Order: sequence, then C-alpha cells, then structure tokens
Amino acid sequence: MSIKNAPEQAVNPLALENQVCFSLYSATNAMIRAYRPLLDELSLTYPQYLVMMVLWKEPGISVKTLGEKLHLDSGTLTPLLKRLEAKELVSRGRSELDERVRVLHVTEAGRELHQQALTVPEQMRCKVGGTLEDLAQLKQLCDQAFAMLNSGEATSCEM
Amino acid sequence: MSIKNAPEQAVNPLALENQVCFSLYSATNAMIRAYRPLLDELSLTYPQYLVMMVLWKEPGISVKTLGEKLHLDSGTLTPLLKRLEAKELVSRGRSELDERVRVLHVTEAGRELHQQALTVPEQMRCKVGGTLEDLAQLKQLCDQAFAMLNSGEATSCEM
DNA sequence: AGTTAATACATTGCGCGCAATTAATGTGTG
DNA sequence: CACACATTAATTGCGCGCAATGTATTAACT
Repeated sequence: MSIKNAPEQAVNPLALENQVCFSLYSATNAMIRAYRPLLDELSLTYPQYLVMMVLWKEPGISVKTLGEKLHLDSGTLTPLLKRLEAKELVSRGRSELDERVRVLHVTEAGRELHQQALTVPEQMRCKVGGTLEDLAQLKQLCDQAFAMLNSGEATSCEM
Repeated sequence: MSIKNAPEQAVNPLALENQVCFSLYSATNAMIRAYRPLLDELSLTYPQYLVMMVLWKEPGISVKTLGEKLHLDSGTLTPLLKRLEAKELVSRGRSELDERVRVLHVTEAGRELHQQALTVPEQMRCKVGGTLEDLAQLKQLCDQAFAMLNSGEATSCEM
C-alpha cells in the first residue's frame, strides 16, 4: 500500500519507502523481538503471552471465544494451548454441557506467572518510547485499519 | 504494552484492550491476510512481494543488503529466495569479486510480474480505507516505534 | 606465508498464522 | 427416530521469522 508524499511528481507505488504496510509489518516484527527477552523470563512467546492475558481475566473460556478475542483460529491455538498445557500453565478441559468445547483454565503455576508478568507492560513502554498520545494514536489507527480490513468494505474506490 | 486511557481509576496493564502492541500485531496479521488474494494472482506471499519490490528497483543486490532493507536475516531470506528461484522469478548468482556473496537478479518472468503488481498498492489502499493523512501518520508512528525498538534506547524509565 | 579473525550465506529447529480438511458432537426438521 | 446440517476442535501442510550453529571465503596481522 503506498502513500503519495510528493504529489508534484510521479511516485513509484511499488517502492518500499512509500509502503505503509511495510512499516506496520516491520514495527510488529521489531515489537515481537523486543518482547522476547522479557517473556523469556516467563518462558512464554508473545502469542502465548496474549493467551495468558485472556485466561487470567476470563478463566473457563472456550477455544472459540479465545480465538475471537485474539483474532486467531484453532489451527494456531490448538498446538499453542497444548504447549502451554505441557508447561503446566493451562488446563484443557471439556465442557459438560457440550463435549465439543474445550474449557480453558489457568493452573496454579499459571496464576503465579501473572505476578511476574505485571512488570512487562511498563518495560515495553520504555522500549518503544514515544508519548502516551503517540501510543494512543498508534493504537487507534491500527484498530481502525484492522476494522476496515476485516469488513470486506471498500472506500471510494472503483468498485 | 499498555496505555492509560482512564487515568482516574486503576487500569489493568495486562488487559488486551489496553495493549498497543496487540493492536499492531492484529493489524499486521489482518493486513497480510488482505494482501493474500491480491498476491495469489502473482503467486507471491507478502514477504516474497517485498523481496520482489526491492529487486525490481535494485537488481544485482546481495542477500546482506536485501536483508538490511527488509530487516530480515539469511535464515528467512535464503529459503524464501530459493522458492522465488524455483518459480523462476529470481536468479541467485555469485559475485565474481567475492565468492561469498550472492548476486540477486530478477528473471524475465520476474520483470513481467512488475506490470501486474502495479495495481496492487491502490487495491490495498481501498481495503484499508482511511484518509491519506491517517495513513501517513500511521506510517510515521510505526517508523518511529521501529526506530526506538531497534536502538536499545530507553526513554525516561527507571534504567 | 601462516595463523587468526571477520564476513556472507546456509542450515537446523521451533513456534507461529492460516488455508484446507477431517472428526466428533450437537441441533433441527420431517 | 432418521437424516441433513451446523458447530467446535483437531489435524495437515506450508511459509515465514528468528535464534543458534555451521561452512566457506576473504581480510588482517605478525
């Protein structure tokens, strides 16, 4: 995706420096890299950390609901949850009302991790820098882009 | 990474809705998903598309330089380039001056892809929506975050 | 010249993301 | 009840990202 920042002359749309998406992509990779040393302390990957965040707040949730919150599917979550189960941080039970659904819970060890995790957000805030306004705006623009990309809608384009 | 958007009350830093990084992560995943149908036409993945963008502009480049531009290493690029070579879009020669360095070129078929690729940026712009100002700002904030995350610098934190 | 160090790339291994398919359970309808 | 259909997860396969390690080539130094 390109933006025109030199409207007076023809801009190559297929140039890296004009690609918003490449900036997004690179920033996300850098962000996940920056999380790694912090999350190594908890023996978690970034996606696993996201899952734990949900489970800390909403124990007993299903894989489906977890997937809706994280925008991930069972192809990603099932093996990830098995790894968390192998680390004994999460239990993967089954609902009694509906044998199809997994009921996810944090174990005692998983609950203890929450204490250690409390310092992570502030440490990351230091790493990314920027003002709170910058961060709020970045979040808002990402959420807006996400919403558009997920609803097949198209703006004033040719249709 | 969390932001405080309700300063009057205690905000859980480990809540998904307060995580800038989760928004970034989800937006990037959505963006790559949105590229997929467009790039399927060119039989390219998004990272392969990025590589082609660089090679269209700078034929004869090395793996190292390519990696610096895309912020990727040989562990990612070597197999990716082999796949592009298998599709006969790219050739992986060797420098005559230094037998270690790979000299990357686009094949004739690869050059032809450039024509097809020209419509991709505008199609993506339609999908993400938002004003040009929004997009420019999103790019700027991502670039800023990337720069901070890649230079071990820390802002006014405890150190 | 000979040893050491640095450089460029390749390889291995692991954990995602996700499309596509399958399996098991549940629901609804005649 | 029988059958079609939907729903929930699991499975398979592939392509990244990246850490860690290996290998071949070049550079540097004495």
